[in-house]
Amino acid sequence: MPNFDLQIYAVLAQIPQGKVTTYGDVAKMAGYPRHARHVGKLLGTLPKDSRLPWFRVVNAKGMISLTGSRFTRQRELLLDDGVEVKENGAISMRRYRWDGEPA
DNA sequence: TTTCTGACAAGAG
DNA sequence: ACTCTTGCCAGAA
Repeated sequence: MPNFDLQIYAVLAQIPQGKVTTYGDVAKMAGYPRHARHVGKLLGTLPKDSRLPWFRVVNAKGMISLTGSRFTRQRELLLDDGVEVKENGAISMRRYRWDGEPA
């Protein structure tokens, strides 16, 4: 298991409930800037029953990057999390962006 | 080894 | 605000 994978998981686990962050930021906070795409690929491999808050990660535009049923799932989870998500998957980063501070 | 592919991002029109 | 292009980098083919 590559070290950066573990770092990414570590960062992921710290995202507070009700907040979101971006692929790029997760990569940066994990100590591997410019690896945003890898973060997404890694999240895609997470087991369905994973306890990690993968759904709190969206793209730099503040949009859910998934499609179809996956999109719906992430949106539901975020709504349950207390995050306002428009029908098109848009989120107000100004309000929900995680600054990196622990919960 | 070269090429292609992403749950991406930043910059230029 | 929006579309397009270029840069990115680890895996898979």
